[in-house]
Amino acid sequence: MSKKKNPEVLKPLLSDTALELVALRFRALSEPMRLRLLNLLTQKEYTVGQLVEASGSGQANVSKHLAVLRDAGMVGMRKEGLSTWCYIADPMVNELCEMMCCRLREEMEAKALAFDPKI
Amino acid sequence: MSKKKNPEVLKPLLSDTALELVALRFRALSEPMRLRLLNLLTQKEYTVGQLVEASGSGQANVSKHLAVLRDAGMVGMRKEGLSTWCYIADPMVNELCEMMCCRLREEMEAKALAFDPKI
DNA sequence: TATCTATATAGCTATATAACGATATAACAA
DNA sequence: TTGTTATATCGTTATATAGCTATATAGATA
Repeated sequence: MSKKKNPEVLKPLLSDTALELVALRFRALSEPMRLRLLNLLTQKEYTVGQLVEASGSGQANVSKHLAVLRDAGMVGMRKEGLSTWCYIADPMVNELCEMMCCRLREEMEAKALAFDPKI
Repeated sequence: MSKKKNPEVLKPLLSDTALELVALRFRALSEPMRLRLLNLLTQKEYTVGQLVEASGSGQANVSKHLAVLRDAGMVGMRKEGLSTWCYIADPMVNELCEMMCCRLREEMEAKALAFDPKI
C-alpha cells in the first residue's frame, strides 16, 4: 500500500496490435474527402450517386473512400434496387468529429483574441 | 413553423478549410509510432532520449514524430538543460484514444462471441 | 577555446494512397 | 437477348511520408 515503496506505478501500455488498429481507425478520418462524406451522412442517408454529386468528386473516388469508411465500421450500406444507400453505422464517429471541431474552434478563437488589441 | 412546408432542413456542412484542419489532426493520430509516443506520455513526462529508448525507434524518427504531435497541439515540450521534456498538452487526445480503444474492444469481443458455441 | 551530449534537420529510398480514366459487374428494363 | 443505370474495380500517375544515415545546432563542461 506504501507509495514510497514503489513510486513509479505506470499505466500499462497498449500492445503493438492495438496501436495499429487504433491508427487504422484514425487514418480513416484523416482525409478531407472522407470527412466530407461523413459530414454529408450526418444530414441523412445518401445513395453513392448522390454522394458523388454532393461531394463534387469522381465516382470511382467516392466509391473507394466509402469502402475505406465501411471497412473501418463507420459507414453502413444497404442495397435497394440499383442504388446503394449509405448511412453512419457508428455514432462514435460523430462524437469524435464534434470533439475535434469544438477544440479547433476554441484554439482558433484563442488565436484570434491574441490579435485583438481591446483585450 | 410548419414542418410540411420544408421537410428537408439539413444540418449545415463544414467548410473545406474546416475539413482539412480536422483531417490534419486525425492524421497526427493515424500512425502507430505516434500513438505509442502519446501512450507513453500518458504515463509521465519523458525526455526525447527516453522516448527513443522506450519506443525502440530511431532518434531522428522520434524527433520528427514529436514535431508532428507538437504542431498538432497534442504534445508540449519544455527545455531543461540539454534535455527536452515532453508532455501531453491536450487532454482531449487521451479522450479520443480512450473512446477508440473502448469501441475496438467492444467490436473484438462481439466478434469473439460469434465464435463461441455456448452462446 | 575545444569537446561532449541531446536534439533537430537534411537527404535519401521505399511504400502508401488520392485522384483520374477505363473497364467490369450487377440489377433492372425493353 | 440487348441496352441502361448504379456502383465497383483495375491500372496509372503524382504526391506524401515513415524510416534510415549523416550532418548540423545548441547547451553544457573542461
